[in-house]
Amino acid sequence: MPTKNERDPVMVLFRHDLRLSDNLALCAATEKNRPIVTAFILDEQSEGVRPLGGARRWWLHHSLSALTADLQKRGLKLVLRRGPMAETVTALAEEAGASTVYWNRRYDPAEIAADTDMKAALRERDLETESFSGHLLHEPWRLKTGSGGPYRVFTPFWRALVEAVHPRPPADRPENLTPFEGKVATDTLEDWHLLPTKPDWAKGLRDTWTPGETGAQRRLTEFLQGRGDGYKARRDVMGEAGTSGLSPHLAHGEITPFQIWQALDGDTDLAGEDARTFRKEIGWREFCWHLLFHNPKFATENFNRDFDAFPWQRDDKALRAWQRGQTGYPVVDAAMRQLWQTGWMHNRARMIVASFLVKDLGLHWRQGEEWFWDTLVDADPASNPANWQWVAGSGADAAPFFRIFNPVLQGEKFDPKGNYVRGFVPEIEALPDKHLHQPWKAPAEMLDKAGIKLGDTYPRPMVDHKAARERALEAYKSVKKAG
DNA sequence: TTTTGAGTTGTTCGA
DNA sequence: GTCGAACAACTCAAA
Repeated sequence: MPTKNERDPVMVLFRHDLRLSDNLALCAATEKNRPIVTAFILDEQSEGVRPLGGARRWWLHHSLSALTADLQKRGLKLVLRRGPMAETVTALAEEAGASTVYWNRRYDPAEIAADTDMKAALRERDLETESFSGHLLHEPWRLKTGSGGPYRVFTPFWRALVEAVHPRPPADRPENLTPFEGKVATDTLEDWHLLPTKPDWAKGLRDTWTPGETGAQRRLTEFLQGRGDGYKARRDVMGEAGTSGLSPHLAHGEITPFQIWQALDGDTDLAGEDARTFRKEIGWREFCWHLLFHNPKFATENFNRDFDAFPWQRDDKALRAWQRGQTGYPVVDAAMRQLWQTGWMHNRARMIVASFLVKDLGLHWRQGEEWFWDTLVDADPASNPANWQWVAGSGADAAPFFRIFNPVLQGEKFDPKGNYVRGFVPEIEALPDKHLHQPWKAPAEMLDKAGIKLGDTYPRPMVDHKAARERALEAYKSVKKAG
């Protein structure tokens, strides 16, 4: 049993909280007035933990690099370790002689289990531990319906949350951190090979994003001062920067919902309905985490078990056409290419391509969920499955099955000037607006003039939407009967 | 326990 | 071009 000493270092873990401000674990460590060991643990080995997708690995590399620099300015080193959470942290604590370990809580079921193990292992060795909030406005186990169960419908969930919870004010960035002067081994970021090499597909990501706390704060400020005006309507226009773009920063904990909440209370361009709508989006994130907490297999199993009988198709060629943005439906292709190029997709576009995969192509929502998991910089274990299931109809509070997005109508409605399609599908940019969303209906001479050869320079539609819609409705009927 | 009101984001058809 | 109704009943949450 180690002897505790007043000067034993305090260890602070970083995981999905790559920030210094509103970091309660770091604040608590500072208050101890003892040397601080900061460590990031990459755990892809604890049971059930889902390895990060490629886009998030890219982001993680740069976010860790930013965090390392921020800590360095305050004299602290970030120790990098890789391995199962409990064993890795226990070993590091011992090497550093730490008698206290603090962390901010995680909410993925497998990560909760890993952290529970870690806590037990540390306490067994007589270390002091404490965990803190930060990732979510509310603890998913706390909010219950009148009859004691978890909420399954968003609106009552949100009402209860808004009424019940006054989010705490965010904590300031701690000053005067006492660095740990001892020596412990650390991996280097390069050791982890988080960046793509062969090929390097990250150029579009580099051009689009600034991972790290500074980038997150800048994005929030820009959004609240100018870009956020008219949010409620503008957020649906795919060719405009009408959304906050905060999702990857939130996913990595470079900013907290508490900080966003407080910023919305201040002087911003987001007023009235705009502000309420944006807060609601934060609420959806909370709701998804709440659902995942109560349904640990949300990412792989139908929330509504009736859908276990659904006759999903298997068609790898069709899946690949969807992934590559070669479906022949311009708005779908623009969206899939935006995802591939920038690691992100506009919210409305996500619904359109999801509806297309699940309903027009009849492929399982899990195949879409997996692709998004790998390609999205904001891939989130709660929101990703919840929203895929929502579109598929198997999820909580799901869209009725007869809501099948028409990719042409959606394009005309939410990309009326064609900025979005032209930005990502340049081979048809010369088409006039009227035919941009359905090139196959354009007269031959117009296609000629625009330099388009259907089936050659741009694909013909891979399915006929009307017929596909009928097939989807039939398939859903068969589930209904079975259920 | 029973009842009642309501439920993110849509599309198509026919007047 | 625009508008309202139908789509198909179902489950949840709260009174």
